[in-house]
Amino acid sequence: MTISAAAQSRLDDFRARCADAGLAATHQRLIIYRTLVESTDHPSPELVYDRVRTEIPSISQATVYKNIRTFLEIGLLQEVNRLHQTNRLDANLDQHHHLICVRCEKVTDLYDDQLDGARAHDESPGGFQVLNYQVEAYGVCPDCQSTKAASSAQ
Amino acid sequence: MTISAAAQSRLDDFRARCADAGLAATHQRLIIYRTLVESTDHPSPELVYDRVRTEIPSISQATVYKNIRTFLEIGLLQEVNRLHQTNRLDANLDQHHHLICVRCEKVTDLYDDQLDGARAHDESPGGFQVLNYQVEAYGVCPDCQSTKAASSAQ
DNA sequence: ATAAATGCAAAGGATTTGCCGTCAA
DNA sequence: TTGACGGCAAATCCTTTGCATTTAT
Repeated sequence: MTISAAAQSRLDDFRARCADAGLAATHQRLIIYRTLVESTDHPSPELVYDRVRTEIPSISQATVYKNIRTFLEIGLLQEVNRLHQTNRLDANLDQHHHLICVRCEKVTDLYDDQLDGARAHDESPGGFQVLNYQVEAYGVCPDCQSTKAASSAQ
Repeated sequence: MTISAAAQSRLDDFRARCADAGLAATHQRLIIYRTLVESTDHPSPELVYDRVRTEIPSISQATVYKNIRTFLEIGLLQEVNRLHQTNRLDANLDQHHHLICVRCEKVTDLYDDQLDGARAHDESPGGFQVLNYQVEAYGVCPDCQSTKAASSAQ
C-alpha cells in the first residue's frame, strides 16, 4: 500500500468539500489541491506553482497563491509554520517552548520540564540526527478568550 | 527579582560576545540587542525598529535588519520559526510532527505516539486554552550528514 | 590608520490586489 | 444566466544590498 490510498481518499472528498465551502470545483483548483496532497515534502508556494505548471503550463502564479490561501482558510491545508507572515525574534536562548495564539498570533514562552523531556520513540527518526526538540502549543490566549470575534487582540 | 536579573547578565556579556565574534560594540548594536533582550513578546523586526527608534530616533531600518541578521548568525538570537523565509505547506491534516533539517531546511513528517502525548504539566499554561501540541525536531537530515560543508543539499 | 558599521536609497523577492474576460453550477 | 474564478499586471510588504560617510579599535 502506497501513499495513494490516503491521498486518493482525500481527493475523493475534494468535490464534496468544495461544495460544502461553496467553492467551484475548477480544473485549476483540483490540480493545485492534488499537487499539494501528492507533495509530501512541504513545498513552498513557488514550488507548488512549478509543479502545477507541468500539468497546466498556462496557469498563473496568482491563481496558485489565491487557492493556497483559500485552502488555508477553509482548513484543507496547513502551514508548517503558522507565524510565517512575519518573522518573530527570540533573544531567550534557554530551553523553552512556545504558546502561540491562533487568533492574535501572540507568542508566549512556555517553561515546562515535562515538555523538555519530549523525545521521539526512535532515537534517530527518519535518519535525522536530532539536535533538539521544541514544542509549539497552539491555542487561544486569555485576551482572545474574552473576545467573541475571530479577529485579533494583542 | 524582576526580569532584569537575567537580562542584565546577558547585557554584561554583550561586549565580550561582540569581541569574541569580532564585532564592534557600537551604540546602535547595543541598543538593538538590549531591546531584543527586554522584549519578551517575540517581536517582529519592524516592532524592534519601532522600539529602538524611541531611543535612537535617527537609526535606520537597514541597521536594525543587518544587526538582527548578524545576531542570528552568531547565535545570539533565534527565530521562533526557523522556516520563516519561505512558507511551507502541508496538506496532511493527520496528527503528526516535523523533522526540520537546520542545514537544508528539508521538512519531514514525523509520526510518533510518544510525541503525540506531549502535554504541559499545567493544563492551561499561561491561561491559554491549548488546542494542540506540535513538536518540531531540529536536526541534520541524512543527506546533510554525509556532507561536510555547512551549506545545503536537498 | 583601517576595517567595519551606519544611514540612505534603491533593488529584490514573495505575496496580494484590481480588473476584465471566462467558466462552473 | 450569473456569481465566482482565472489570468495578467501592477502594487504592496518585508528584507537585502550598494555605496558614501562615520565610528570603533
